[in-house]
Amino acid sequence: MRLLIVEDDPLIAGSLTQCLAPLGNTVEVFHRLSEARAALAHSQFDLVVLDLGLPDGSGLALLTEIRNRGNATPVLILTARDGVAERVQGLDAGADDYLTKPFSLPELQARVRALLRRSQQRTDNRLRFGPLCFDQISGDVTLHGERLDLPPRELGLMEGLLLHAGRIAPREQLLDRLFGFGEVGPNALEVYISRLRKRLSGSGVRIRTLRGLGYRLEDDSE
Amino acid sequence: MRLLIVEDDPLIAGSLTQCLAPLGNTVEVFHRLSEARAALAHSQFDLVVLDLGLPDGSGLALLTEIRNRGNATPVLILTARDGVAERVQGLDAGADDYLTKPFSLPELQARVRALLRRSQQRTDNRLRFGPLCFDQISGDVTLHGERLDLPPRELGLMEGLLLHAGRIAPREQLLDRLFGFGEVGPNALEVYISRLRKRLSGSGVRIRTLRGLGYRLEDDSE
DNA sequence: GGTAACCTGTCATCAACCTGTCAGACCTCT
DNA sequence: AGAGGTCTGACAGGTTGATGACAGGTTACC
Repeated sequence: MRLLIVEDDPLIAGSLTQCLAPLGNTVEVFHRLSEARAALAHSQFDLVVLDLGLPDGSGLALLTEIRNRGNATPVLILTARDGVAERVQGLDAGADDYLTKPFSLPELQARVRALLRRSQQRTDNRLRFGPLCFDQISGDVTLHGERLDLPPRELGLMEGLLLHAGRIAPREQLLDRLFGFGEVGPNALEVYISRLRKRLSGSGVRIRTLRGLGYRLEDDSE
Repeated sequence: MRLLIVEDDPLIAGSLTQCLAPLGNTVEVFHRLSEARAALAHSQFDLVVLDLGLPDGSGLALLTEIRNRGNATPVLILTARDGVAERVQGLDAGADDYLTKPFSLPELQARVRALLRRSQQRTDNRLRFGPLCFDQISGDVTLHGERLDLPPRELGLMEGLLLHAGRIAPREQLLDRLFGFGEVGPNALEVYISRLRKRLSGSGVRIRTLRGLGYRLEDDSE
């Protein structure tokens, strides 16, 4: 397995490496967010151990970024502060597990093993974007943890958008997905976009129109 | 629960059915490998009881087949010969448990229950949702501690809903569970949903319709 | 063996919801 | 300002689901 550790304290980084390498893993350590970002953009890891408090920003931002790109690599968060809010925030952002410092190395090992095992068995069936989560097996869509009961067409559209989360979902592709070769009026897609927007309003996520191209899921702030 | 029994001896098949059906299970019996193969390809079961010595081949072949397809349905093997080699071979092929003939019916029941429980990652034999509780051993359903005497079909439906408590119980799956391959009118399921709703009215639990998808148990407040 | 109670599945009718169209308002780029 | 593209509320039709009533069958208990 190939592990990425993002941790600025050299002492902690060292013991993490010594603790995780013996399990047959290849471990790469980065001390800054920017380095880790570059690494994650260029290559594939089986697991990321991510410290939240880094010199050049919060690990949460990086986590959100990679999840919005559709990257489902398991992420274990390390945080110095113990607090429910912090942990909820991390898990909501797409972390798979967390550990507060100080932690015992055997416990870290156990959690890493569990995450690797889990991620290998079930290729993550969930599509996420910000507070949105779509379970491709059950067909459930949740927004901030609350279920959205979407009728079939809206569900199909939501999936189409999430498959391109953070990138453009081309108009043609969405039309194909929703209506196949069925003859349908020229603005049926817009109607369903409108319906989804209504459901998402005030949620922190919105659907941006890219004129002539398609649609894109975005953070409300962008 | 929906069980598949593959057993060529009609006598044994009969007692298996009588022993496993009473708890609200739907039991389908096939006497030949080819029939069972077709059934497994076409639909979903919660457990398979598989005799190894069948007229048109060994059950081991079927077991290997379905495991190679990634089907993880629990399988309990029945074998007339008692031998370590046989049993190892079966377990290696992906069986979850085995029993050598002759066997006691209560033991079979217990093993079946254990397998079903394990496959659903539960630790006891009860399914719960809010004030609802279903005891899979006795077949009792209680609501706020009071016993509900449900007729078999309603019991089967209740179990089907409870197995997915809080999540969608897909329509197709409920139909399979209740009626198996039996021909039944197109709205029989709705009739039983309606009957259960009547019993649950005012209890704090309700059955929600997910149009085109299935049904879901919910708190009344949702 | 007979009877009553009950379970089961079908049907007809009614209600709820999803779907796609349209029209007019709105936006954005030229 | 104009044109093409987009948005959205309203609406009608169709599909799916809900429910009460009923008939046939089964079970249990005299």
